[in-house]
Amino acid sequence: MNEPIKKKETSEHRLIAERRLKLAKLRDVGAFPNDFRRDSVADELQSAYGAHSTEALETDSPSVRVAGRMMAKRVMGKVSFVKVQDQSGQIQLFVERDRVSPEVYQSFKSWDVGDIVGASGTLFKTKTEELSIRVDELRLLVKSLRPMPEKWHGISDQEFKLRRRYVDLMVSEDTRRVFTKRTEIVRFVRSFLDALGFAEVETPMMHPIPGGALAKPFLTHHNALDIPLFLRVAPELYLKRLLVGGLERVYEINRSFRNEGISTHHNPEFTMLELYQAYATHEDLLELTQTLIREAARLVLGTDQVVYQSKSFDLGGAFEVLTVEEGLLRHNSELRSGIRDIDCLRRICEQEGIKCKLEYGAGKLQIELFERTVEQHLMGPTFVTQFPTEVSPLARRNDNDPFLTDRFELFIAGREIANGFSELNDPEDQAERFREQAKAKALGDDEAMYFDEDYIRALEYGMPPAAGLGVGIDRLVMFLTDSASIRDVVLFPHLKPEA
RNA sequence: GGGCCGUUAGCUCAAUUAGGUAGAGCAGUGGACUCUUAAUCCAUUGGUUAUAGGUUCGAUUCCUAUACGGCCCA
Repeated sequence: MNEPIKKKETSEHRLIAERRLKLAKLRDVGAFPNDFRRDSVADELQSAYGAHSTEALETDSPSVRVAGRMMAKRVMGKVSFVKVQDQSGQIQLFVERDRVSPEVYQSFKSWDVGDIVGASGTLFKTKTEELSIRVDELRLLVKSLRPMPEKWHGISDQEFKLRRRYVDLMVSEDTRRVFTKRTEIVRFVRSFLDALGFAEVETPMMHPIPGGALAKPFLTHHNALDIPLFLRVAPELYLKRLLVGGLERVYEINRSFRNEGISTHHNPEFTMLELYQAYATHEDLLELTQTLIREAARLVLGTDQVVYQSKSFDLGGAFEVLTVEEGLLRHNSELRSGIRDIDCLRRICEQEGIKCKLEYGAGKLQIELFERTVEQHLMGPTFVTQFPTEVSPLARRNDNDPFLTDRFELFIAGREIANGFSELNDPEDQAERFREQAKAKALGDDEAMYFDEDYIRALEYGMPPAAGLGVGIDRLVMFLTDSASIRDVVLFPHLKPEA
């Protein structure tokens, strides 16, 4: 109680204090009641009765009970108009002093925008033909102590929206729409995969050995066992253990964690779909990915013509397919002399200002150069295929060309959305690849993988030939909701602590 | 990590080429009003101008540093 109060809090205190006083008076009669029951929500009333004529409603005069937050309050003297908002939408209350009783009306006049109320009455239409409730009973259910944002302009401060998402959701239809769509997209992905016979599973988020992606993990500690644990960077290695166990079609939609920077398309925790299908190849999953994304767009937007950040994208036709080396040649003509030649690659990389470590092989150099010179041009949906083995330690080698793996990534608007490949199920090749990774880690690459002995042991029991796919759900939602930043599609994105 | 921009009342924004005691709308408070739609009308409260320094007779304004956010680049 003796803590120093911040200046912001002090100046705000005046407005809150007024409301606290109002709340104190309410406490005598019960301040936070939970005995009001509603039988209707705003949106359903609007669609059921919005088109009824004034006369039809007059003979019918349906009686309804609603509850929600007061978003507008217009007192005209002995009659008032109130906009009540529930999760579905808004409906207007018409409050007459002599109908609800002068005592209730007097009290109502002291309520604030932002308070949560319950009302019952009969439906009718006002002079301006707006569907409204002629209120018989009006109750204050929750006293709000903090003032709402300005009603016309809303919140413009981006930081405020993110730090107080609950307020953003109250006042911003756009924000609500984005997260409603996110829910629809995730629901669609589940039903799409369920219909194909995939089983949704949950695998550990805390890993004794992090694996499944080239990324820096978060480290935590288990007290009772006194062991370090890593937050997972990907569920991949556990899902493939399930293939070994005989679960032939599995998927997981949940969080992974990467201890890297925060930007408009990186949040330290993010949602990924990963799925694995036995007796399938990367080509099967390329088809599946294309269908999944096209159908998601059709469901959520009602069209396969998507506009993202003022650019048009056609998801209706077959997506473009381009190999890594084709892409490199398209944007680096000097590579013709030696696209797998280390010296040639290194020279061009350095011209591009890429820092090349001594241990980088041709594959790693190719990908560095690809990221720098090609990715930004991949606007329309494009599958990039044939990734170097060096940067794909979990993917199956191409049968004709061991330099390459049977792998693809999907790029839309210059950003990676999905990543899939035929799975490496040769335990000896996998062990060798882990050894390469461990070597890189020893040389200081903190994104390199660990050697996971249990995973090798699992493969030694025999994993069926299979293909796997990962889809960045946040990035997919960004694309389908025309959101510029990942922060716009994550309810509570990570920010630096408040000053 | 580097560059640029922003931070003024609870919220949205002003503050005049070049420094002169910070204003408005909404919200709040008091009053009028029985069909409003950002209701209207009258009156009114509310500020350590992000933080810490510096220059100056005087700083929201100029300079430096810090914090948080945004955009671009790596």
